[in-house]
Amino acid sequence: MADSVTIKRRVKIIDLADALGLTKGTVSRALNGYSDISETTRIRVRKQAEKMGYRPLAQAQAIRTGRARSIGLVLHVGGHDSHRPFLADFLAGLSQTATALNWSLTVANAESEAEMLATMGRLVDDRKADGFVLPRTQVNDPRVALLRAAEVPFVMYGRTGDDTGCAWFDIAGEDAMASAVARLVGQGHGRIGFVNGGQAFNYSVLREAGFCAGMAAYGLDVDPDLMARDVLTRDAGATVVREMLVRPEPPTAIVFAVDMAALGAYDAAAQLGLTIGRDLSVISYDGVPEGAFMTPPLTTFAVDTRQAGARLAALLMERVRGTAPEVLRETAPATLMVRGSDGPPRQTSAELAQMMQEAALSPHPNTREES
Amino acid sequence: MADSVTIKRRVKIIDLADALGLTKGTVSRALNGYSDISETTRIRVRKQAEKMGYRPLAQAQAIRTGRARSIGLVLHVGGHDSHRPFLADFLAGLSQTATALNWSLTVANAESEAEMLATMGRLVDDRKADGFVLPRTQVNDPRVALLRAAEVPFVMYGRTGDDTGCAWFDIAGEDAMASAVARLVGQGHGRIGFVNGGQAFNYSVLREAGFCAGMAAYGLDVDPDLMARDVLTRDAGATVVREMLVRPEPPTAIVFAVDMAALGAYDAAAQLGLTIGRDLSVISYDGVPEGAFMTPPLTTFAVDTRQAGARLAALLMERVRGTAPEVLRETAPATLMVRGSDGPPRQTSAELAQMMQEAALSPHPNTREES
DNA sequence: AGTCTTGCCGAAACCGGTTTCGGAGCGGCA
DNA sequence: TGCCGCTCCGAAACCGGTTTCGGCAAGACT
Repeated sequence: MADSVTIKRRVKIIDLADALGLTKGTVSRALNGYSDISETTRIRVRKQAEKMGYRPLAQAQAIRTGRARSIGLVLHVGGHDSHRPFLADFLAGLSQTATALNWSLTVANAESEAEMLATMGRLVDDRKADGFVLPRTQVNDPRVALLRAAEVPFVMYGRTGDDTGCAWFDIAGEDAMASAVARLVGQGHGRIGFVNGGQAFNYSVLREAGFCAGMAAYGLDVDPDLMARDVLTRDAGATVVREMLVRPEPPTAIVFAVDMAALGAYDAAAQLGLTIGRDLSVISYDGVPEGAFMTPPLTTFAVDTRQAGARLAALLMERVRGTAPEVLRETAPATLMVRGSDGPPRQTSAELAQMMQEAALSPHPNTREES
Repeated sequence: MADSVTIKRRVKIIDLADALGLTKGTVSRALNGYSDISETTRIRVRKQAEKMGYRPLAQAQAIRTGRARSIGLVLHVGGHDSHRPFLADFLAGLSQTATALNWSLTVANAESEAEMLATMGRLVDDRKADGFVLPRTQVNDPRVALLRAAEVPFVMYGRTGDDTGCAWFDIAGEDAMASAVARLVGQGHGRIGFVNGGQAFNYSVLREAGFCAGMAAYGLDVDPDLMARDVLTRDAGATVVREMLVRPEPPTAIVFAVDMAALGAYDAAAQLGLTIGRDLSVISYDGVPEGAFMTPPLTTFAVDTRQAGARLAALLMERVRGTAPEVLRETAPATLMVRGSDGPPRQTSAELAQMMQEAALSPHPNTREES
């Protein structure tokens, strides 16, 4: 009773074998699905293992099998940090399903891309990772090339340019963008802008395609003047929106590929004396927590990052087990958080242009001070 | 050349032994500092190991020694999430120094406190972690009790109520709070409020003590009316600041223990028609990125989270190696980011009270709409 | 009835290290 | 010269599993 904590000794395979009157070799084969074990024995072994709470020591297995039952994740901290707020959820998802199957999650970091590849190499050399989850997939991802060449299993969070031999999980951002357009059109918008994220990342390609598809579905053509790219920060978003709004035919609505950029729309609107959700509708994507605190709160497509982590872990384990990458591909939809930043346009694009012109003559007092 | 990637076979201890004309047992003892190896041989072995790039396979060592050269981190995602923005940096710090010494970082997650303890138990049972880094130290931390009882090495990020047998790294938040007071007094403030974070966490105790010490150093007494606790969100911060400002003797400056709460001060100030940095000075603590984007930008004590992770990893490895916890205790200072949210008071507390009273009769139009 | 499969399991080698044990070689001492 | 003790290393067991190999018994086939 009192010392129940210290006494709990690990039950090892030999204990199991003794209890069953078998040899450890037989028990091992029974547990690992070898065909030279009778079904009767296999079941008997399984039950006893369950009963005695036997969990094979991953380390010991690893030295013979080469597989450590561990999923690897290498973070790139030096670079863009847009996914940081979701990291905890992502890790939780990964680790949760990994743990459930008695796998573990090993994380490392790298400053540069070259270092990342080296780090991944070391992890698999040292058998600390059987495969990798690759977040933030790029259009042309060097990690993919390396891992493919080295025949190390991996699963991408996001699709990439050349999918061959790749397993992935992704959120259907393109669908989200298309339905954002549909929603805006339904509200009566006709001039709709699009602010995209980093073009190096594959999600941008998809979201832009989705936006264009959505526009095409309603016979609207996309005006290059109302299209921006590589906008990743709040400040950059503000700048780009300001530029769009002072054009001859300003948009009454803007779709953003990235929430952080969408936050900038609030700054630009305030500066120009416009009200978000009335004068300018905004629909965005990501579901960052800050969006809910804006006035009005940001309408955005939220991503279940934890779920993504969970699925990625499951897919990677399958991949390591040998399942073909082609069947390990999934997408999940983003869910629209209907909030206050979109609605029927208070005025047409022409009226908005008129308003902007008048304001240009007598600037609105609420101008944000630049340092 | 072309196949240099695939050819790189791990050099194992037997390769080393063969090259040296020794047995693997001898080589192992030489490398691990056994006393029955001549100094000559030891050096010869070390050099050859270096030359051949020998790295022992942690897994193989673990099955005999019981130590896997892995540091464990269990995240509690269900609970408060104030440390999320820093998670990436924290992980980077941990993993970086771990990697440098050929250790690895294993992370897991838990929904509840009970599950966390169970998870840690499993990790050490399965030899996937030799010890743990404990973030978000509580005043009375159940993890400490468990790990102490189970004799599992651990290092806390933050101090705790009962330090005996504990190793820790911490930021000297108490010093930061004290010097915040000193700075404000130097600017001419006399009525200074304090908004603290979660009382369950030990940092709150320390920061409050630091604030009080700072006040005492200038002969100022702390008014319970200007003191709030358990304020962790922006909304809660706004509420609490509003309450303080409508008191008969409102503060001209407020020190915050947590940035997220300090952001609420901006909302409250806007609502009451006050200007942060002029009517109300604010100094806070954490260094969250959002602070830099406020108007005026938030003056705050920034924490080098990455450095914290790095030191914690180093301390834990020492601890696992057997070093006494008493000598594994470090603090580092937070660094003040001087920005725009503090300065000499535009008016006295009495004048401010007067202003509030007048405003109460004719509310400022800039009132934030509540949903 | 004799041989050939086939199913099923035990025995032993193996993975890459660590640790224990024993003994060879050498100098010191009586 | 003989014994003792010390230094230093080889041999072998060990850690907790997996995998190969070989053989026994029962049923299938001529």
